[in-house]
Amino acid sequence: MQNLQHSISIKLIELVKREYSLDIDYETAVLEKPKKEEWGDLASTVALKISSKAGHSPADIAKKLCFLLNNEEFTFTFNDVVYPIFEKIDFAFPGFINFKFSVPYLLNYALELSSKGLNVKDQKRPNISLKIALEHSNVNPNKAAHVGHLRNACIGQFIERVYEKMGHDVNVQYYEDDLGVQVSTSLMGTMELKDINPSDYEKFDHYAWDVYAKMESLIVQDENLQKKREHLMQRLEDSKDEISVEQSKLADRILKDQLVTFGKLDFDYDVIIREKDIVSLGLWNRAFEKLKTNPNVYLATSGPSKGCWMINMSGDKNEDAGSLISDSENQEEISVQEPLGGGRVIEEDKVIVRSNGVPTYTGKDIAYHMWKYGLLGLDFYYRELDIGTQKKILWTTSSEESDISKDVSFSKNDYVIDVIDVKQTYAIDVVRASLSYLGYTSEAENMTHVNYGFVYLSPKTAEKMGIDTSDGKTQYAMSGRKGWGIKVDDLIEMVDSKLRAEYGDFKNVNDVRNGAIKFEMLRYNTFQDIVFDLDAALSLNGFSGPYIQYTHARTFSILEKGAFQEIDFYSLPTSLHEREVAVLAQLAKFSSVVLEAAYEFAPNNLCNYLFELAQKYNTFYNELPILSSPQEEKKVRMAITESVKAVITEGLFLIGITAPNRM
RNA sequence: GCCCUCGUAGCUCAGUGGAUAGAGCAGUUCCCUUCUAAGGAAAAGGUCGGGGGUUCAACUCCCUCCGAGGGCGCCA
Repeated sequence: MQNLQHSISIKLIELVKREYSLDIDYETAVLEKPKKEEWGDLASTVALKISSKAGHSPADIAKKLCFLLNNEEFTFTFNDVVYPIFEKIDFAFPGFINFKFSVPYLLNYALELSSKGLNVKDQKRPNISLKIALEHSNVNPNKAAHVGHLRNACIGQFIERVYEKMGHDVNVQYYEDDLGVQVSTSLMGTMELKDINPSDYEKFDHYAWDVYAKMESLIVQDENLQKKREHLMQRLEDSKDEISVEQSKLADRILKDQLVTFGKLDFDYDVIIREKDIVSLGLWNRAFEKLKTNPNVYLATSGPSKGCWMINMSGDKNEDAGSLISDSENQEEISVQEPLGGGRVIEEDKVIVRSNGVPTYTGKDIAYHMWKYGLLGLDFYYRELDIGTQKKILWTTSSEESDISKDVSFSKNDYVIDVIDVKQTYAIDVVRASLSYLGYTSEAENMTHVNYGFVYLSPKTAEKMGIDTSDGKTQYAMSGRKGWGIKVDDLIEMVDSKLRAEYGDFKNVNDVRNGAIKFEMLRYNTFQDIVFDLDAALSLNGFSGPYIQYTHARTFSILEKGAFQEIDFYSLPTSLHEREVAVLAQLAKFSSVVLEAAYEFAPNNLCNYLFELAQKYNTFYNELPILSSPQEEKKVRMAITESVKAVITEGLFLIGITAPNRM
């Protein structure tokens, strides 16, 4: 499919050059999908684009190019017989060139999809298998996952699966932020709040959810508690400190429960990266040594950030960026410099080390990213973490030398993808800027921030969660600190009970529930904020996962009743019913949709595609008999059914959803 | 103050310079003695926030105004 489109574009460039002596770029000749299927399967607007330069009307050019294209041999071979690829290539006013696939081509394509599966190659990096570090989920180990985290995980899993499909080696990293303010608050809460008890909760992470919100509300209004927390936070940095050991146990317990939740929804991870290990194994120090000597990193000697190590983010980049000054005896002199440009507004710059000497999250994130690319010359120790929640082997970083594993490493990646919400764009930019300051420009470029939009609650849903909605806002932000949000476990519970209420207790309820939840998370434009409404999320009809799953179950049921038979291409009817053609044409788009969704990090494109496919199949199904139709028609209809089943199964898999045979 | 995103049918959203702007939900009317009705069909629903501009062609690009949300923490 991709190769075909490519060769047509090349041919168009050639013809335009020959007929009109014009050199056009590839972009001008690239084919698009016509808006309406009756116009064709592919279209070119090249005539419209070149008409003024060529000095002819678009219609004349289109007519001429059509004539020439019709004289070209666009064919494929099946069982040693040559067939035309196109049924027709014609022009349409004001100057479109429309290509319509032939029946044999469409059927052959559909048959290949069901027999061989989807075949997509990464055309941007042909024949290269990249090692990709994909960071997603990253729930802080101090609370249960909520629907915001869920959107993150769903997008992450799509990227994992689609990039694996394109032939890359993706390792999924779950970053555990087990240092800093949030976990300190939670640790204090478990020690001080005697009225909240784990035994009152089904899951420990739910207990932690309440503890965190309660403790935060107390700290906000009490300076002594704030000081206490800061002291605690400093002690956590030393992994040998008994309080730090205690905190690690707490984080482990919460992490385990989070993984149980994600396990229910079939999310898999390769490694848990613990922030604490970044510090205790010296990764942070190694990174800081490099940063300190860089002209864009400085110790603030005045202003509100006095005593902090800052990184230049004001746009006024220092020219010496990239020169690595190592082992310099003058290190102190170089590093303790005045902010660049004298009167620059240093408030725009980013603190990477607090005045008390504790690095910020962003600081450690720089070290983490340098490690991802193998730029620190250091690696973690790893040990297996088997808690029975996933299919892949799960590793966790470790500081214990006894956990050294020679066989496994998640460092030295070629490419880095971070699924992190849009609000953290600035922090990610700091990491990227740091890499380029240090001279790692290609690493900075190979780092992609998939910045998905925030998940808000609709007023109705917010009210249900006990949030005060008297201010009449159109959306309400979830907040761990305030304890506002819909926990993933609770959402699962709600969808399960709705399914059971409507359809009884059936075998594949987990598949359908996951389909409903994941599809809901992925059906919107990734970069846009979504306003989550419980009633809409619980919908099992229309543009939803279960609708597509249901269509799949329907194909299974038909295939079960009538055996699939070889199609004799010689005896194919010259034209098929329009409902059959509509399904076949939709099937033919599969690989290009998948590729586009992958490059744009846009799983919603795939959601739309699968929904349309299911719609077209259902229309076909309702209008035409399959099992009771005459022999030759039956063969074609069974082949279509077989192919739809294969494409739905594979397409749903890419968005993390299973396709049960019965519903 | 500086920067970013959004505004399309009653609601939730597609539509990445091209042809008559499309779905789902809600509401109306039909279709199960026939392959899974979690389905299908039909009708209805629009000043693409307002105003300028660029272009053969603008929902799409640029400017401006109005409205909504977000970022610029020694939070992450």
